[in-house]
Amino acid sequence: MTKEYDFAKIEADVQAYWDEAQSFKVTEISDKPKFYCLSMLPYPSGQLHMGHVRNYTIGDVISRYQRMLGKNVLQPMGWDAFGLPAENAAIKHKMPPAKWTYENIAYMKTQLKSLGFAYDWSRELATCTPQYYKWEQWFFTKLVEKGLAYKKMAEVNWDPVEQTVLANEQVVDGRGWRSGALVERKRIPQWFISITKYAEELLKDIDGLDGWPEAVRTMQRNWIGRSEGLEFEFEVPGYDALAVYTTRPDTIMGVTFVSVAAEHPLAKAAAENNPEVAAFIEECSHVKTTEADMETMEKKGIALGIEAVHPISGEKVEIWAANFVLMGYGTGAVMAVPAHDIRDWEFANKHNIEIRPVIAPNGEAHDFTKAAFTSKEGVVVNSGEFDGLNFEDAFEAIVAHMENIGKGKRQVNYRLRDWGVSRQRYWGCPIPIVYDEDEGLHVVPVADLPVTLPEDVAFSGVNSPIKSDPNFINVNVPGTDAPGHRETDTFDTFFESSWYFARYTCPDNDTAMLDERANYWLPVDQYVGGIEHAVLHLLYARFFHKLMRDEGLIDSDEPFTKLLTQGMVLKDGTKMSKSKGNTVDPQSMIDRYGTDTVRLFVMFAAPPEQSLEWNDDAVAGAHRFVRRWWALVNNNIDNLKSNTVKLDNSGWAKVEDKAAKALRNELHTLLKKVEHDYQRNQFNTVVAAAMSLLNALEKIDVGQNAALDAAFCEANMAMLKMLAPIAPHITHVLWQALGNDGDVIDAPWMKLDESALVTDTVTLVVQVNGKKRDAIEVPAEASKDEIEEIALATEGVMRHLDGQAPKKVIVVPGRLVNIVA
RNA sequence: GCCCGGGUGGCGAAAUUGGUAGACGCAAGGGACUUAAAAUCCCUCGGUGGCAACACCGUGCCGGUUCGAUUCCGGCCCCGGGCACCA
Repeated sequence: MTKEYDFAKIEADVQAYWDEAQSFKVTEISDKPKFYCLSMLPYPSGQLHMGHVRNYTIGDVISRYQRMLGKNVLQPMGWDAFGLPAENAAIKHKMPPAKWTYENIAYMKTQLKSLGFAYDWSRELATCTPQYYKWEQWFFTKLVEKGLAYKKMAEVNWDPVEQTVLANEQVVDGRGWRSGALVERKRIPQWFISITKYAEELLKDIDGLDGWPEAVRTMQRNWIGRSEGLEFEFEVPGYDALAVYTTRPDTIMGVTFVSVAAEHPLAKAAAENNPEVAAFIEECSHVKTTEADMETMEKKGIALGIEAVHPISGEKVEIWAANFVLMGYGTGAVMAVPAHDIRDWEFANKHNIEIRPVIAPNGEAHDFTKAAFTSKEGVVVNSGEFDGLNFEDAFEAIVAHMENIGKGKRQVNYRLRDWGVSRQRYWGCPIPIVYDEDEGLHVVPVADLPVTLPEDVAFSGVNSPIKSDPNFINVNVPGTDAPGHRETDTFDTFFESSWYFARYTCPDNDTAMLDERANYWLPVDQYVGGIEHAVLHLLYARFFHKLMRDEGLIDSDEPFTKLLTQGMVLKDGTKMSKSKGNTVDPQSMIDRYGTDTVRLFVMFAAPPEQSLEWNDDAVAGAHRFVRRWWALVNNNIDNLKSNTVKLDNSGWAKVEDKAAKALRNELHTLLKKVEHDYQRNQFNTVVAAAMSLLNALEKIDVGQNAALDAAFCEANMAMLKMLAPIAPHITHVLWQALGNDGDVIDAPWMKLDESALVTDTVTLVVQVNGKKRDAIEVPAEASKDEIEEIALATEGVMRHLDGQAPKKVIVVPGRLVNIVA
């Protein structure tokens, strides 16, 4: 051990040691309980940013802590390597996306290694390799065979100048990113996965995810968007019956018109002999579809000149086409009840349609000329046999009635749409489908997988190279000599990230997607990543997990038992980002202060889920702490190494030395706190506790008495253990320097000595009417009466009681005395 | 509009979930060492009044429950995030 704290050498040496000893390689053969800790894999963009550093440090701290608790810990790392940025970079740097991607992976891997993360690198995977995506392709063919993947027409962004499809990210202000041309909506056939068939289970199982942040669970519930209602039909003389969906069947007798989406078949039918309707439909098709525009869009509509027959009253009501009705939700048509729906009310007012109240408010009377009454707190009126019912009863009665007369049925709807997975981009996993000459589709059999994406391509950024590559496209229809052609679309990159957590358990298997090792490790015990993945990635991964379960590949129902969403890294109050120019390069910080200091600061500055304000001065402060710690051990190295009084927790009971007892009391009080904080992932206060302990240890007069030296030694060892997960390099070196056996990564977590928490005397706060007036030191075993007596005699109490007898005295043992005057 | 989070010193934050508000750190001020600087170490540090002992105020605002409220309840005000013509 050197006098000087040479972090660069220490960290390089320790990392080399871990590499050599394969310290973090794990197998499934173990008598310890397993713990699978996973951080969201990075996109290989070129270099790590502070967000990565924070994310991966949190995961690493949890992993190392769990290992010290005696778990068989798997912590893998890999690369989410397909995606659009590689295509952009390829154009800019004039190199194939594959080359750019692999170079980035190589560099970023050295960065991750320099941060000392305890990864099992033998399980590293990159999603752009055929070894990985082969199984994704195979799994897709299974979904096709089960009818869970299907093809249908869907809209894409079309650049009319470049004659190419654009990803959403390539559309800037409604224009193509390169051409600047106004983007058109175009319908082409695309692949979808039936996530809606799993909507109910995905929703229900959220209830069981009690290791997840409430915010994420709520977002997923909202995204799935379940609603219960009635689907029923209006007869439309001269046309097919018109199906509508409503969540308010109790208001059915208040229907005074029906509205349909502009794309609805009935609107199109009406347009054939009504030029005004045709013009309206045309107008709607040009309206911008961004959410911001939708919000402010004026509610417009036109009467179709067609009437519908109310299924209960038989009354005729007009059918309107309206721009606020969505073809994609429910049936694309709604019953309109202006009295009890805000949009319908506005629309009715504008077009002079009757507003017919059928719910009477429970409270004060409602003025229907001013607004709709949308609350469910009321009773049904003007509705014949249903009058007098409350919401629930009316809902049930009317649904039952409609089912009895055969005109409707109870219906559950979801906001969730099936997952469109086709991308017309190059840098992605090829969809393993071959079309015959009649465009009949055939899945590629497993023997012919993977369908390999050519990597050595000339890439201009306009069209995907494989779309014009005869070597890729031309192939026989599987199992025949008949000519066919390949699907040239690739998968959405969310496809790869939806199952990587499972593949880490058996990345070397080249005969199956997963094997029995998956059931050993899954589900992931702790998942760590950004809140921005709260819905899409985390929902798709949950969905995929259930699909894999139903394919018999794994047993569990959910992939991630606990989820930690780390906060953003801020600088000057806003998110660190290249565009704002306020980034701090992790590498420069590591070079200047060392990895341990960077990790320590990142853990100390804020709790993991909160945003973290970067502060260069505070990093220097963390570094000061590390240096002081190094100096303390260094200055007392001989005493610490030669300390012969090795007492376990039970042996300490006999020690009488006051200073030793005081130090142990402080140490074990801190240990209790540290343990609690590690368990709830509050690492900032773990570091704070370690800083307090260092402050205390620096005041100890070492070498004066054996008992105190032993306590000092105990505290130093405890300090190494409590910070080993956070600052793994310095603790590794100091652990060895103090003559301990083995590595600190495998040192068992320290045992709390409850007896050290007990003191002979306790300090109690003395309050008068809840305000602190004095403090007393009493024997720990003092009775309430004794405490009361001592408290009443204190100067502070006498002064405030002013000779009066107290009305009441509350004694909280070990805490305080409150005297009510 | 609806749904989640949050509002505590000059700043990042603590408070073992109803019991001493501000631990730990940063910044700032003062001092020691030094020819000097850096580094290091020591002291002060929520506000107001006071030489001081001490007193009053103080966890977004207003009210309530309680011996006691940053913590629980009711009503507001801000900030961050998510969703949103979803019938």
